[in-house]
Amino acid sequence: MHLSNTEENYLKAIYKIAERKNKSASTNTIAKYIGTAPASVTDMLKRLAGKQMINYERYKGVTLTTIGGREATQLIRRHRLWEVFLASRLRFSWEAVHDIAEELEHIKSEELVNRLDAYLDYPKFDPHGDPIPNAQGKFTLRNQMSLSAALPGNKVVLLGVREHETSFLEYLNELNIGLGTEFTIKAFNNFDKSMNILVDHIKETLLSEKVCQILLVKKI
Amino acid sequence: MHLSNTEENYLKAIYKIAERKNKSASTNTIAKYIGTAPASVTDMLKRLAGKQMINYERYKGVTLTTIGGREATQLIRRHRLWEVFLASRLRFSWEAVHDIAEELEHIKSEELVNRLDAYLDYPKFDPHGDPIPNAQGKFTLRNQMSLSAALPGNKVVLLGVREHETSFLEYLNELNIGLGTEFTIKAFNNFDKSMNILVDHIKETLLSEKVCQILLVKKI
DNA sequence: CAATAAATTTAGCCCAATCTAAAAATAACT
DNA sequence: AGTTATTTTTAGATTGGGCTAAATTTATTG
Repeated sequence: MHLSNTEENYLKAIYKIAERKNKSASTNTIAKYIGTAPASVTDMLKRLAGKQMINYERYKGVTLTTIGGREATQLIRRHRLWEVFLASRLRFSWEAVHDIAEELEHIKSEELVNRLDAYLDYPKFDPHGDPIPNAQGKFTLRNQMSLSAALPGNKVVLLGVREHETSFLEYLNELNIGLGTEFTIKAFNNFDKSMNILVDHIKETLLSEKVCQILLVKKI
Repeated sequence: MHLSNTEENYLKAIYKIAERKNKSASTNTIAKYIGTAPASVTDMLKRLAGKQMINYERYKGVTLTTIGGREATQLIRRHRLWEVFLASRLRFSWEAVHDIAEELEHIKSEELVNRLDAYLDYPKFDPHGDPIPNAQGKFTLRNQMSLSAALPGNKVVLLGVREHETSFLEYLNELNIGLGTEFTIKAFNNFDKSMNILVDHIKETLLSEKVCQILLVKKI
């Protein structure tokens, strides 16, 4: 089944919305995510339903069908593999890879993505710590938690970030925080839920509640 | 100036047509090259003229402007660099790289193409032996001639092919002919302009006039 | 050089993907 | 439960890129 770039982007959006909001994606949510008018979304949903990619019923929100879900997963696979290529081979920084990968992910060649995967040595995580589905669509799971769930005294290592916004990643760069960085939690401030942490056993830093929720860590 | 993928393809077509037929490209020639109806070409030419990419006058054929030529050259640069990546890094065969590079060439990022160029070690020729323009749009020239211009007794090495058709490249594969292959011309057959050649000092082969014209060689 | 052929453009239509404005269905509140 | 607010869909228009058929311009040739 041939899908246009736009159709692929809608499937990815529905996948990601359903992933966090769990289960069904509404017209308005999709419109906000994609950045189009709700009316445009309705049109597209009808088209995608016609292609058996989603289950659509007027006014009810949508879910991905089995094949729609597979398409979305493959798109995420392509996106994240290209991100690894850009970061590890072309030395792009983690805040630069997303936008370019948005274009690269639409290149239509099964062979290409599988050869790229082999060339990169079958990476399991992308430069933001997000898991890369394998050719069968299976994600690698691992133990991780939000930094906000850590307690004073804990030592943790950064595994991933839930936010890919350029300005946010640049902010982390300034704090010398990247994947693999180790933290020691010094104190938790109850009034605003911020945390005092020691970055790489050197620099003391204050992280807001919002930032703590975005950072994904593992105890060490 | 933003150009759509389609607009870029028209500029490349005009560039390539003008390159061989020298100077001006006609509506019909472009239509045949792109594979669309002449009426569609006329529409597009008006659009490209509006963007200052071509010099267009009704019924007169078109030429690229300075900026149009630069766009076309950059597109060729991107195409050929991706071909090198696909062949040298992902081990795609020379007949497979063209179609995938047709998609990759439209990824819009100056930074990407320049980093790719550096990563590949600034290659000067693509897997078919075509020259790759540098960031300034300059092509590397080299002494080469059509195999049909070689004379009996000459020893030559294959530098490039003028035809990228998959079936043609597969035909060369069967004959064990690739870039770098050495030939000795044994005989020239005047009645049909075919040639008897010795491939890699081992296998005697007959090449038709058409094939000889496509192969680009250098005396050794 | 007039008639015919070939190339090119115009006119009018279609589809994908978007929009705004208005209508209809669902949800929320007093 | 009835009214209001929100969400979603319909209706109608637009733009890019394409089509066919007809008209027009340029080229060819007897």
